[in-house]
Amino acid sequence: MTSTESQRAYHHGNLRAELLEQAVLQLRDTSPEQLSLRAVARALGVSQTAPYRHFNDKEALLAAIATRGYGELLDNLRAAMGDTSGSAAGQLQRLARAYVDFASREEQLFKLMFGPLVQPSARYPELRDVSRETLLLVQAILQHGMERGEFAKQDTLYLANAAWAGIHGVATLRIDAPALFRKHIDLLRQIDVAVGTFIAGIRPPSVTPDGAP
Amino acid sequence: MTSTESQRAYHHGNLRAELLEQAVLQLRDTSPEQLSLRAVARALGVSQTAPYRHFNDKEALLAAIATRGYGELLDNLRAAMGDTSGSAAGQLQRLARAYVDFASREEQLFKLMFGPLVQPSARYPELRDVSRETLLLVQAILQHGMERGEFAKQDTLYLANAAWAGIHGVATLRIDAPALFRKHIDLLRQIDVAVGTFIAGIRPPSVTPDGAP
DNA sequence: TGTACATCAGTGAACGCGCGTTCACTGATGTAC
DNA sequence: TGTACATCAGTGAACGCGCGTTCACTGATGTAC
Repeated sequence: MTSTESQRAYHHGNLRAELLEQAVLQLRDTSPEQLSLRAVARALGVSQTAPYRHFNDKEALLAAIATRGYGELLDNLRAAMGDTSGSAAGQLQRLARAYVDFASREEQLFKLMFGPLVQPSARYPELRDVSRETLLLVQAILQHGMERGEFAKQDTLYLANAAWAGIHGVATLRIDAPALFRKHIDLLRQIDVAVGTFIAGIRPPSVTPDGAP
Repeated sequence: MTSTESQRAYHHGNLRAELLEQAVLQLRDTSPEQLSLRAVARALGVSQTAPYRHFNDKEALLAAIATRGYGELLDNLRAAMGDTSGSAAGQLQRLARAYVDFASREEQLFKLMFGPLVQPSARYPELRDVSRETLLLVQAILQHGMERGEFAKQDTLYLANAAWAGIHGVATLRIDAPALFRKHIDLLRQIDVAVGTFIAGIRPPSVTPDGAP
């Protein structure tokens, strides 16, 4: 009994899930700020107060959406990384592509996740946990690369932040400064340049040690 | 006849400038989305329709603010860079610090400048020009470094974008993911690591050429 | 220097809007016996 | 298998809110002669 159509019954049965789905859908052409509870309910053919059976308030709905968004993002990132047998550099490259790709596909959702509307806090522990994992993923790659001798050993946290910032920056600028960043730019190449430069910057001295003190 | 106090006269004389100033002030604790024309007018002790003598609509005011913001940012960046006699690496380092510093001091203004509310477009040519200069500044530094032999010669545009993305990423994450990015992080050190890694990644082979093809 | 008049830069009342949220309600469902 | 009743998940009317913007207006200023 899949419900492709909007329901007719008084008891809808699946409203919570459909509210989330519809909200994500509306985030395609609406910013998180102007996403309206009423509009979501309307689109589902349900009274405007029905959502309040499932969410305390608008913020709670937004938090649920953001949590879901992080889940999706993490799934994408993990799938892109593959298993740990490959090179760390390749993993980072693929993670970056998946990250930017997600941000491009779901601009507004991405903005919600990293925006001020719902801050991952004690109030939404699930959201906090899942958002933290993004950074951990990047850290893991770097750690992995250091253990393999692929990267020089350095402070993982600061390095992971730097890598993440580079990737996040590409994703954000593409959205927020399209006039400057989208014109004449091949996105994939841009990602590769950014990540490639980063990786080149943390290569160990390796076979050709230079004489620096 | 400086006007430290709000005016009393019917003809205010300086309203346009004061509207901008007050708006920027309100952006200290208000997001651009919820910045209200009425509130700005109220704070200036002026009727809520007075702003319409000076701006066509809210968007025009926001565009003017954003333009002003870019002007400030550029001033800061240029001042930080100093003259062109120093090393390009040092210039980039200082530019990054000034950039992140500006974003930290004026979070909401920064968001407005890079947000979707006012896109630098044909509609606001002045805004478009001044926003373009940010990228040009980064490009100039890289170009300078390449000419000095400090950096390996590469595609300046993609490289400048990568550098800019890294810097912009640090600035944005600090604002947007404070729980992950602000805790236990020394911001200055974080900037230095990010920029330092980038610079290390574009160093020319120099005195110790490796045998790569 | 004085006067007539155009223009500029304010005022204040009013409009319509969509929103989040509350409230008392009611129809449908599940459970105990 | 049937009935009584609690609970769950909806409804629809209504609230107050602040907003952007319009309108006809008016007081102040600048200019021509």
